[in-house]
Amino acid sequence: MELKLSIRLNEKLFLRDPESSDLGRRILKYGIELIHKLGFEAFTFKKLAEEIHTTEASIYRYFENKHRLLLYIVTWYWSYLEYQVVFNINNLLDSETKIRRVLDLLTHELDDSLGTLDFDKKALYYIVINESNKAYLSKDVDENNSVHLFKPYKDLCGRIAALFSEYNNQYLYSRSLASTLIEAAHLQSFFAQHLPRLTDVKGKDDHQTIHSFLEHLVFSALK
Amino acid sequence: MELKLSIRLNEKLFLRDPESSDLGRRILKYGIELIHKLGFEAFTFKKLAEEIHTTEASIYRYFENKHRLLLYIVTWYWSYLEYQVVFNINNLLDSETKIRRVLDLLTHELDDSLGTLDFDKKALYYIVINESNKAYLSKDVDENNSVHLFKPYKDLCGRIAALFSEYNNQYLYSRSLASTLIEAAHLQSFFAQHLPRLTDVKGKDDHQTIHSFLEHLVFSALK
DNA sequence: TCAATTTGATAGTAAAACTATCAAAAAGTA
DNA sequence: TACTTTTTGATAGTTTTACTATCAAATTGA
Repeated sequence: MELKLSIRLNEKLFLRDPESSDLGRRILKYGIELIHKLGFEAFTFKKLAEEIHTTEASIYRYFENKHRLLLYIVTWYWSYLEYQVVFNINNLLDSETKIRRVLDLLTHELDDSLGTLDFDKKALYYIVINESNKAYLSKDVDENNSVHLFKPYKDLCGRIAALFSEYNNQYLYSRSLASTLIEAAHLQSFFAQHLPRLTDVKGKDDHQTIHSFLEHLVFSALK
Repeated sequence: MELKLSIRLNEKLFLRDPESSDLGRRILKYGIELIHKLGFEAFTFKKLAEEIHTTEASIYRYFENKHRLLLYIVTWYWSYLEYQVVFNINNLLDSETKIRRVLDLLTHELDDSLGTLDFDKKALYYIVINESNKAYLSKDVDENNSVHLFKPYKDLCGRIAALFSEYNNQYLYSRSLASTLIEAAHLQSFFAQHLPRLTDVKGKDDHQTIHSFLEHLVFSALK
């Protein structure tokens, strides 16, 4: 079985749908690689244009600016992750098992067993860890929010929060716990790699410790 | 009793010590206000220069670039917060009480009862919440780290982690819990203000709910 | 009061972040 | 196939950002 998964994102994210053309898809694919390589601050449309043998102007036809491209990429990630959550907990009966499954998903890079992802998963995971906060920590968060650009993130968070409430419907902070969990999963990985004194995780690939830490945190809080 | 508190920061943070001159202090004071007002991305040295009736070139004599200025500001905050932690838990005997005291400090804007702060505390708190992540989420994190620019953050985190270990020396994730806690305190406040579906906190001034959430989280994990 | 340091004023450069125009190429349609 | 629309490439241009350099004036400091 070979599936090509396509996620339809909010049209406000782009000027022209990047999934609709070859150039658009190259912008996404090599945009991910180049942001990974240079970091978001040093990344420019001009450099990307050179990389994919097109022009700056052509890229601007797809995305208003590089911040929108970043938002597109992380939004795609959130949407895909929500899909993975739904798929992975489907048919599971026990709340605890479901939560553990979600923790697996949060602490590992994307699995594409469900379809073909034609871009670098490691690079995407790097972007989520290193740059995703910048997608909402900006002055235009309210404006972006008003046109629903963060809906996928909220949906993901809402779904995880719902699992917490299912596990313990007395717990008062399901949403806060869900968002804290998502962010902590990424941040602990970043700290392990760059600022090790801020964490007990032992290296960037120590998914196990992150998982154990978060698992203990969540189930302690919910019990 | 009137004290003027001065915190000596790593010299690599600046080209010329901003605490050593009137112009330097104005750069800090109005820099904080302007970053608060415009957001870090839209903030420039040119705009700051106009604001304080000096020139761009003069500001560049103090700070290599605006990123360094941001790093200076948040580093100052971390240092001051660590000082507040030490001061506030001094003479307390009970670990649990100490931890609660730290939670108070983390969820409220700075208290200057111990000295005079000649800048806008609310603006500084805004910067910490909205921009502080950008101080380390950058490509030069390793380079900055190698010259100890994040030491104050690590020290703060280490001190909080030590309290956790003191409370329960069997707990395996004191450092991770400490960094998660610091970040969550800020992020929950941001979400309450801008993306309310991501939190159970009810508004930007709902320090009480953030406190309760974190308190429950920490003591559940440590018990 | 002389010397050293700091600041202001001005000017300039390179790159980033766009926008505009028009012809060539490609795609869609009849 | 031929024609029409859409997309892309090539080029050029503007404004802003992020700096650096120079030199005289002002301030400070011994």
